[in-house]
Amino acid sequence: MTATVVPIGSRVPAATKDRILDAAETLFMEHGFEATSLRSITAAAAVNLAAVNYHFGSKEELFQAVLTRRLDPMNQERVDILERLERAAAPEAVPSDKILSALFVPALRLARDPLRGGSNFLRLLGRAYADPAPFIRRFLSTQYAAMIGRFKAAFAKSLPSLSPRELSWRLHFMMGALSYTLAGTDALRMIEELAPGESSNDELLLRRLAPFLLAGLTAPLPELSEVNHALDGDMRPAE
Amino acid sequence: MTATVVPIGSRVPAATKDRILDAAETLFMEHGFEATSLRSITAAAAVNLAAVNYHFGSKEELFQAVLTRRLDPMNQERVDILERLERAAAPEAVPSDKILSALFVPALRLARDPLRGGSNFLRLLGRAYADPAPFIRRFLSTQYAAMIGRFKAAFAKSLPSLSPRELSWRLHFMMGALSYTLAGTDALRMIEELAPGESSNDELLLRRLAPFLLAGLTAPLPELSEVNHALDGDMRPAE
DNA sequence: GACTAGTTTAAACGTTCGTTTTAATCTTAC
DNA sequence: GTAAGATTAAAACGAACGTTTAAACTAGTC
Repeated sequence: MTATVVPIGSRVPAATKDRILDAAETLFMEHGFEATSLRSITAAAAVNLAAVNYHFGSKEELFQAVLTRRLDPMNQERVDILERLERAAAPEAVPSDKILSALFVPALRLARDPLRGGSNFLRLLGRAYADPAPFIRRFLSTQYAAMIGRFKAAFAKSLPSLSPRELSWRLHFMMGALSYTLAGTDALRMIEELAPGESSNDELLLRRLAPFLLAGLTAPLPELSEVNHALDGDMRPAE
Repeated sequence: MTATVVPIGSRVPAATKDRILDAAETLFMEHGFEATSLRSITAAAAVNLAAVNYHFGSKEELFQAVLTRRLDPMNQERVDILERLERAAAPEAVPSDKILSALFVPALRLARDPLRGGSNFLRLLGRAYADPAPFIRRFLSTQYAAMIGRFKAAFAKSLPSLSPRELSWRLHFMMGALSYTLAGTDALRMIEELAPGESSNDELLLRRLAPFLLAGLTAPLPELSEVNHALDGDMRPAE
C-alpha cells in the first residue's frame, strides 16, 4: 500500500526498504527465520525497529519479500531458457542434460553476481527448503508450482521410459541434493578436506553436482526386491 | 549428575524422562528446535515444566538426548554391517551398492519400527541436518565424523577411479538427497501426485532413492567446461 | 508559510520464552 | 518409623520477542 516515490534527482540515500532487505537476507541466511530477530535486522540495516512493520507489514512478509526479490527473476529465466531450448529442438525432446542446464545456469548466474546477493541468497534458499514453518512451505510451493510443472513435463518427454511417478521421485531427490548443497552448512566438513580456497565456490560446486544428478535421473529403474533381500537376508543386526 | 535408580520391582510408571523424550521427538520434528517451547513439550508429556531442566539440564541438552537415543545405535549398526561386508569380501573391495545398503538398511529398519520412533525420528534427523543452530551442527559433525570416515574409506576402495575430493563431493550430495528426503516436508507435493497411501511410506521412498544415488556415485567424471559453455554461449538471458 | 502525505522515531504494549528457586511429595534403606 | 535422597510441583525471574501507538520529521504543493 506504500508507494516508494523516487525523487527526480534520484540521489536516494540507499532506500530504507532495500537496506532492510539486504540485512535480512544475510541474517536469515546465517540464523534461519525463527532465530533471527527483527531487532537484529533493523540494527544491522541502521533503521528504526518499526520500519519493518511499516514497510512490509510483518516479519513473515519481510521474509517472503526477501525470497521474491531474487526468486522471481531466476525462475523466470529458467522457464525462458527451457522454452528456447524446446523451440530449437522441436519437434524432438530436449536432451535431459540441457534441461538440467536450464535449471542450473540461472542459479549459477545468480551465484556469481554479488549485486544480486551472490551465494548468500542461494544459501538462504536452501535453508528455506528445509524449514518447517507452514507459511514458508506454502509460499515456496505456490512460487514453484508452475516452474516445476514446466520442467517435469520437459523431463517426461525427454525420458519416456520413466513413469510419471518415478520421475516425480527423482525430481524430489534432485531438489534435495540441490537445496542441501546450496544451504552449504559446514556439513561438508564432516566429509572433510576441501581444497584451500575452493570452499564456498558455488560454481565449482554446482558443476560437480550436475553430472551426479544427471546420472541419478537417467539411472536404470530400481529393482525393488533388492533392499528387501538385504533387510531379510544377510544384513541382520549383529547380536 | 542425576543417577536414575530403577526400583527392584521395576514397575516404573512410564518414566518421566522417557515421556519427555517421546514428546520432544514429535514436537521437534513438527516445529523445529527454535519454534518448539519447553512448555509445549512438558504439556504433551504431562510432566512439570521444570522436569526438563532437572533431568536434562537445558533445552539444548534435551535435543541432543533425543537425537542420541536413536542415532547411536543406528550408526553403530551401520558400521557393524560394513565391517561384516568387508570381512566377507576381503581382500577385494565391497561393491558400492552393498556399501550403500549398509548405510540405508539400518535407517530403513529404524523407519519401520514404531517402538523406536518410526519415521518420526528420521524426519527430525533430516531437519537437524539443515538447521543453522551452531550447537546442532557441532553435535552432528562430531557424532558422524567417525562413521562417515569409515564409509568414505570403503567407497574409495570400491571406486578407485574417483579422486578423494570428487568422492567427498558425491558423498555430500548423497547426504543431501538423503536428509532432504527423510525430512519429508511436503515439498513432494510441489512435484505433485503421490499414489494414494504411498505417501509417508519411508521404505518405498528409500528404495527408490538408492538406485538414484548409486547412479550418481558411479557417474562418469564431470566435464567441467560444459556448463561454462552454457553460461557464456547459447543460454544468454533473453532481453 | 501553512497543509498534506509519506516516512522515521522513541517508547511502550502484552506475550512468551528458558531457567531458577523454594517448598512439597514420594521412594528407598536402615 | 524415620532420615536421606530423588523427584515433582507451583511460582516467579529477567530477558527477548513481534507488534503497535503516537508524536516528530521531511519533503513537495499551493
